[in-house]
Amino acid sequence: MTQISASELEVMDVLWARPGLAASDVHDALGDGRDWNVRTVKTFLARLVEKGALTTVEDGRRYLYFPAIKEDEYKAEAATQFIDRVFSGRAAPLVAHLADARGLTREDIAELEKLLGELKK
Amino acid sequence: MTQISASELEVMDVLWARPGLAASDVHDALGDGRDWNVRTVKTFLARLVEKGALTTVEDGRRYLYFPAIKEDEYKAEAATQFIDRVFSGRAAPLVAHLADARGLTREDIAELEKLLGELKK
DNA sequence: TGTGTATGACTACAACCGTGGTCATATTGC
DNA sequence: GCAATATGACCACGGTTGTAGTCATACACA
Repeated sequence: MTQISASELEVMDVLWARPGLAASDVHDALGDGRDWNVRTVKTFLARLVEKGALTTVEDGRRYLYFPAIKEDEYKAEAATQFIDRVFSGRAAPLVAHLADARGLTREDIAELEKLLGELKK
Repeated sequence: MTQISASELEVMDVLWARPGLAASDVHDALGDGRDWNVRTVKTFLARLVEKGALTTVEDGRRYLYFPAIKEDEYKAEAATQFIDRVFSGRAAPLVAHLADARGLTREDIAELEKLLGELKK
C-alpha cells in the first residue's frame, strides 16, 4: 500500500534491524557504500514519517525512529505487487528468470526445495 | 538498465505480445480496465522510444512500434534488481513471502519443483 | 470541396524522488 | 561564556511519472 522508494527502503531496512535509532545513527548505520549527506537521510526519514511508515519518539531535542509497518508484511506485499506487475502474477517464471540471470546457488536451490516440501503439506 | 515505469511496462507487454502495432492499436489492446486517453498512451510510446525500449517504422502518416529490447532479458534484469533491492539478493525469502502472501497454487509448486529439478543438473 | 477525425509534435503540470542547502536554536567542549 | 557542532523545520531544484491539452495537418466521407 504505502509507496516506499528504493532509497527510503534502505532506511527502513536499517530501522527494521535496529528500531529506535536517531537520524545520525541511521546515517552512520548506512555507512557502507552509501554516503548520503545526513540531511538527505533526514529527508528520507521525514518522508517516511509522512507516509506513515515510521513513527517518532522525542528524546530530548531529537527524535528516535521506529518502524510503523512490519517488515514481513511490507515485503510480502512488495513481492506480490512486483510479480503482478512484471510477471502477470506468476511466480514460477520469476524464479526461472532468476536462475537464468544470476544462477541460484546450490544453497538457494536447497532452501527452495525445503520450502516447497513444506508447502506441499 | 533502461528505466521503465509500471505504466510503460504495460505498453511494452502489449508490444512484446504483438509487435508492430500503431498507437491507436496499442490503445485498443490495453482496453480492459485500462482506460487511458489515447494521448496518454502516445506519451508512453514516445517516452519508450526516447529510452530506446521501442523503435518505430513509418507507415504512411503514422508509426508502427516494435520492441527494441527482449522481454526475457528485461524481465530477468528487473527480477534481479527487485531481489537485490528488497531481499538483499536472496531468492528464497521472496518465494517464502509469496507463499505466505498469496498462496502459491498447486500448479505453481509443481512448476517450481520441475524447475529446481532441472537446475540441479 | 469543406468538415470532422486521426495522427504526430510539442507543451503542461502536479506529485514524487534524489539530493542537499538555509536558518534558527540547543548543546557541548574548551 | 563563547565557538563549533548537532538537530529540526523549512525550502529548493532538476528529473521522472501519470495524465492529458493544443496545434497543425492529412485523410475520408458527405
